Amino acid sequence: MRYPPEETAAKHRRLLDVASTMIRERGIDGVSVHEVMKAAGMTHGAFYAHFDSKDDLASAAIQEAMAQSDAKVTDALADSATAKETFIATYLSDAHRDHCGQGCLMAALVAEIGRRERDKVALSRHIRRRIERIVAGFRWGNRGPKRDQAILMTAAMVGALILARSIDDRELSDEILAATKRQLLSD
Amino acid sequence: MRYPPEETAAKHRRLLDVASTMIRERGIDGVSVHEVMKAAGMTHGAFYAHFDSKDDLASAAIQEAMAQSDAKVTDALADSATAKETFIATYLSDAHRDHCGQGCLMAALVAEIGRRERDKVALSRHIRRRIERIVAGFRWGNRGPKRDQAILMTAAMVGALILARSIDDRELSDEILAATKRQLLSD
DNA sequence: TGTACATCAGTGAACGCGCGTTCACTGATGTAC
DNA sequence: TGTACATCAGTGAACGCGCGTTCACTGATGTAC
Repeated sequence: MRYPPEETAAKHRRLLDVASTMIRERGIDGVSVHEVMKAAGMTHGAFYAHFDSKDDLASAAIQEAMAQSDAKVTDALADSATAKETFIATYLSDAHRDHCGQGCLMAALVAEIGRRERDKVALSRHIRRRIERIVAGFRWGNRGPKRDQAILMTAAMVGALILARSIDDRELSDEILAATKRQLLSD
Repeated sequence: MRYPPEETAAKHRRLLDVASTMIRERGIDGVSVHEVMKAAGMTHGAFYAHFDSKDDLASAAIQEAMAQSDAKVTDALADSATAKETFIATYLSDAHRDHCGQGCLMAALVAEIGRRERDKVALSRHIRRRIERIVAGFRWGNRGPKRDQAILMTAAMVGALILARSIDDRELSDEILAATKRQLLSD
């Protein structure tokens, strides 16, 4: 059956959105085409009217998640006075730990993307750009080069979030987030 | 055909060793039973004489990798004078980035283990123990509580290594390792 | 404006492949007597 | 010490399931005249 173009476009966007969430939650291999279509309220056969392959969907969903992350950085940089504090606190919040489907792409999928030749380049660009924007947009102390500080901050945030997420011990998980926050903000 | 017990035990150890390497390199889902057996020089049918299931092998291989990591921490703590410096430099070295099959379990598999109910508890214990040993074994500056410093250091090391590994840009990858090293050592 | 036809997103059955797992079989090792 | 039998790691064919993908079909929308 044929559908109005807006409806088709809306379904396409919905698929991307659902996929980028599910993939961040369970990994690319952990999500089947069937599940994505079901979550979007369609049957699996229609999938190939929207994407060439599952691999295609994965790449598109990754792009989507990168764009979301970029937008969050833009928001954070807008209010330059409290920018860094808010950015760090939001990133290392309980909410971000507990809802990785909506969260940072790097924290959710670095390892898996690192094994995908197809998306490695885009990920590198994403990370480089993110570091550059953070260096330029935040205020830094005098503990070494700004860029070094920005890299440490990024590495620590990603590492702390990943560790906090994979731990089955609420207390330690909370402590990792809190301690990293305290250290990164103590300049 | 029946084999001498030592031979069987040696093959079992070899399977564990091969699996723990391959799994760290490609993820649990990224390695098939057939591939593990082939890499160990056997055919896939013999697998079930050694392990109950692929899941069992994965858990055993994870335990194995944790034991290796623990041993490395023990080595690092032995020479208390230069302990922290050497530990950080080794962890954030080119060699560790380029050979994740022999390297840190957390950096290679946190995300995937975090989704395995079966191994989450062991991973939590591993991380807690690691932090405690680092707090007690290394010298710390006066930038906040020792434990906070140890957690930041762990998060930054894991995060930096994971980022450096998944980046398709040697220069940026090197810089992430180097900058994190500089920052962690500048007390 | 009305009619005839092409288009194409969506459905659900079906296909093929890879993977985890099972199984009948082999034959050297270990054990019972 | 020698013989007969049980054991069990290993082989490779086979099974079953899930997954990515294809396909014949549907029917409302868009287009040509």
